[in-house]
Amino acid sequence: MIRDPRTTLAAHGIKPSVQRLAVMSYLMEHRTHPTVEEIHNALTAEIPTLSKTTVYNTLRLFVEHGAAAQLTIDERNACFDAETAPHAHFLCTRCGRVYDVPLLTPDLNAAACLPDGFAPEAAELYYRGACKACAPDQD
Amino acid sequence: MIRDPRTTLAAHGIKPSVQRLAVMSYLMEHRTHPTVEEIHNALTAEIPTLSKTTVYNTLRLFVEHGAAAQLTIDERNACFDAETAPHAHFLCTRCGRVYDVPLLTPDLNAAACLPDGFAPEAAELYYRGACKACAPDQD
DNA sequence: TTCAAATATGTAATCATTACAAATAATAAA
DNA sequence: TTTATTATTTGTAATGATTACATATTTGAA
Repeated sequence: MIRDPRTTLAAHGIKPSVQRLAVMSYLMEHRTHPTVEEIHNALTAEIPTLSKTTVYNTLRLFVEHGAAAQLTIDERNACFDAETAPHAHFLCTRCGRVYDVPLLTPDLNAAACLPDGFAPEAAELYYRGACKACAPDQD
Repeated sequence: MIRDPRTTLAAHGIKPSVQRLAVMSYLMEHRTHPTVEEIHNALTAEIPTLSKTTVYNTLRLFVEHGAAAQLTIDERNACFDAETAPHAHFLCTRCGRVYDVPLLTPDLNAAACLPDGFAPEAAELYYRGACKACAPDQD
């Protein structure tokens, strides 16, 4: 299991740079599925000149190389995940947080009856609702 | 099984209007998961004064009342589906079409291990890849 | 008819994302 | 080292979907 940002970039054929390492580090240390805005805000402390365009470009590069996944669960902003092993996501429509959810069957391609000739390259399972912190107490 | 737009609106507690009936009719007759733009373009033929804002408002109303589902599979535009029974979707990243895909197990809540206290209200399963028309021929 | 509420319209804002050109940094050759 | 070349980053300006909001129109009841 690869753990450090530099090795992760190398494993996906991405040349390192200060900015790329910072974005990958942030993604690996904050499993909160951050948006571009959140990543940019957080990293300007350590890289004051970091531009938002660079964050966009860097994340696009990561996604193209399979080093990160882009989630469309939040209709307003794209959010990003450095964990590329299969898992589902839960968006709390109250607080806006996105949670990881383990899949019972990791192969999502087996969950539906894909027509002949269709070649899926990625699959995402999204839930929306109230998280534990926001749900009305049931007990 | 409800088939006509007027009954569908009524079943979801939505008062009918010329515009609402037109949008619902369009959604029911065109299972292509159209965007706001596509719906508006198509309906201006029959309702020349139809404003795009009305299409937005109407679709929001439908979604809030459960009469339609909003898909976030396409990161650029929201698209809409009048079929609210459980099924998955496939976005062809080549041609942009969104296809319906039958689920093998209709209950998507059983596909993942949702943490205790989490209350899902909706679930979506999305595939991305090449559709049959766009996939490189395998034979 | 008249009035009040609901619905629709059009324009102007908002805001995430992308395009693009200039600046900077990294790399390799001399 | 210098120099030249390429890759990367930056900032600003466009783009385009969506929303806000004020006005107009329609609907339905009295």
